[in-house]
Amino acid sequence: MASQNKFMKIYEELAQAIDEKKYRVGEPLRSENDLAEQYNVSRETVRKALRRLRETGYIQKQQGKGSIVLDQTRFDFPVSGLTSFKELMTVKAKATTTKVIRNEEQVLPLEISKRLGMRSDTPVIHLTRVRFIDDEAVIIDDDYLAKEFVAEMPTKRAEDSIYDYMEKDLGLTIDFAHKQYTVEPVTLEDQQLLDLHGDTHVVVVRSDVHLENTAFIQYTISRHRLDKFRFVDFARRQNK
Amino acid sequence: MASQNKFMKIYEELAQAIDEKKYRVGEPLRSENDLAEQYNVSRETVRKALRRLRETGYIQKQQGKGSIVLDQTRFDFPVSGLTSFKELMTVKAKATTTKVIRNEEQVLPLEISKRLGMRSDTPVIHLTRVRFIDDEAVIIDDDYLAKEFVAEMPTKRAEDSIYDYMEKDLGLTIDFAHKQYTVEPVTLEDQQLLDLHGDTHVVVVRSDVHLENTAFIQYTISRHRLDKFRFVDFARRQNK
DNA sequence: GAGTGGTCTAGACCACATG
DNA sequence: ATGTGGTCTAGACCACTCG
Repeated sequence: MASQNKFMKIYEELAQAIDEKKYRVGEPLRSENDLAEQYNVSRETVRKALRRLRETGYIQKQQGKGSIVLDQTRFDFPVSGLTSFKELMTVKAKATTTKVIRNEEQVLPLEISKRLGMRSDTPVIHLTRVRFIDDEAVIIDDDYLAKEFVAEMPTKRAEDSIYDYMEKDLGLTIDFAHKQYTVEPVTLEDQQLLDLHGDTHVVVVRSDVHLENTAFIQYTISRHRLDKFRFVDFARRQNK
Repeated sequence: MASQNKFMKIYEELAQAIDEKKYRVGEPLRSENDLAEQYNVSRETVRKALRRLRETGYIQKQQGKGSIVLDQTRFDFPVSGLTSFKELMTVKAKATTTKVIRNEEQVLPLEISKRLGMRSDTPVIHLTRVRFIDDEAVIIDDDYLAKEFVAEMPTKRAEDSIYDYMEKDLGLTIDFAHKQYTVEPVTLEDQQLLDLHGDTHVVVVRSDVHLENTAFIQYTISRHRLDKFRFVDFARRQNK
C-alpha cells in the first residue's frame, strides 16, 4: 500500500531504485528539474522527496553538482529512529521468541511519573517480556502502556509486536520518543531472567513514547545483554 | 553571528523564545499565517522554520490545532546528531582535560579501509587522546584524519577541539557521519590508559565522518568507561 | 463555518560547479 | 555560459479540529 502523496511516491520510487542499485554509489540522481518533468510535478514536490532521501541517508546534495547516492552498505540494520524489537529482528532474520511473564494493571511507578512530570495515579498496563535469540534470554522489556489508550493487551499480541497491535488494531499513531541509553550494573531480576554468562552490566534503554497529539502512551525500560546490543546512527550537522 | 536565511532567523527566534519559556509547554505557537505576516515572509518560509523546530524536538504539529510546544527538560544535554566531546562537556560544565599520547602520520589501518571500502594506502594522521573527567581517565579517542584535508594537527589544538580546528582554521565543513555503538571487552590498552575500576567492558563508538562533498575525512574509535557513557536520542516515526 | 496545518504549483532570483 | 541545487513568493485547494 503505497502512500498517496506525490512526494512520498517519488521518494519511494527513488529509494527503491537506489536499493536495487539502479544508481551507482557516488553518482548523481537525475536533476531536480528532470525529475519534476518526469513525474509531472513541480520542482518543490521533487525537492520534498529528495529531502526525505537525504534525511534517511540515501543521498547527499551538493549545490552545483547534484544529488549524490551514498553508500548504505553499513546500515545492515536500521535503528536510527523509532523501531521496535520485532521490526529489528525481522531484518536480521534471527530465530527469536518472546515470553510474556507479566501482564497486569497498575499505576505508573513513582520513579517514572516524576521523571515525565505526570500524575502518579496514571493507570497503565505493566508488561514484562523476555526476548530470546537463538534460545538464549538476552533482553528484558518492561513496558508501561497508558490504559487511556490501551485498555488491554492480549498476551498473544504481546508475544508478537505491541506496535502492530496499537497501530493496526487500535488505530493509534505513534509519533515520537525520547530515548536514553546507559550501561548499568545487573539487578537481581536480570540475573534471574537473562542468560548473562557472568556479565556484570547490561545496556539499559529508557524511552517515553508519544502519540501524534503528544499524549503519553508508553514508557519502556529495555535491558540488553552487552554482546547483543548494537546501535547504528546516521548523524548530520544541523545546518541545512 | 546569526544565519542570514530568513527561515533560519525565524527558527532561531522561536527556539530562543521557547528556551526562555515565553511559550508554555503544551500551548500552541502562533499560527503559520500569523507568523508569516509578523515576519513579513511567505507561509512556506515559516513552515520551513517550523519544520526545523519539529525536527529538533521543540514542537509537535497537529493539523487543525497548531504547533504545540514540547517538554524539552529531559534533554539535559544534546547528543542526537553530530557533537564532539568538547561541545558535550561544555554543556555539562565538568572539569575535563585531554592528553594527547599519539600524533603521527601513517596509512589507514586495513581493518578500517576495508570497512569503508577505501584504499589501504590512504595517508592519515593517527591521533590518540585520553579524556579525563574530574582527574579520572575515562575515554580513549583514536582518530584517523585524512591527510588530504588535514595536513597536520597541532597537538595544542588536539587538546582542545579538532572540530574547531578543522572547521574554523582549515575551513572544512563537516556534514555527516555514520556511528556504530557496541559494548566490547576491555583491551590491554584500555587497562593501561583508563581508570577502569575493574570493569570488564567499555562502550565503543566507531564513526566515519564525511565532508559536504561526501569525501571521507575522519574515522574515530572512541572507548568509554561504562559509567561515563550516556546517549540521548529524539526519534520520530518516518511518515511526514 | 472559521481557523489550523498539509500538499502542491509556477515562477523568480541566488550561489555554486564545471567546461 | 549553462546547469545544478538553495531560497522565497503568492496563491490554491484539501484535511482536520472545534465551537
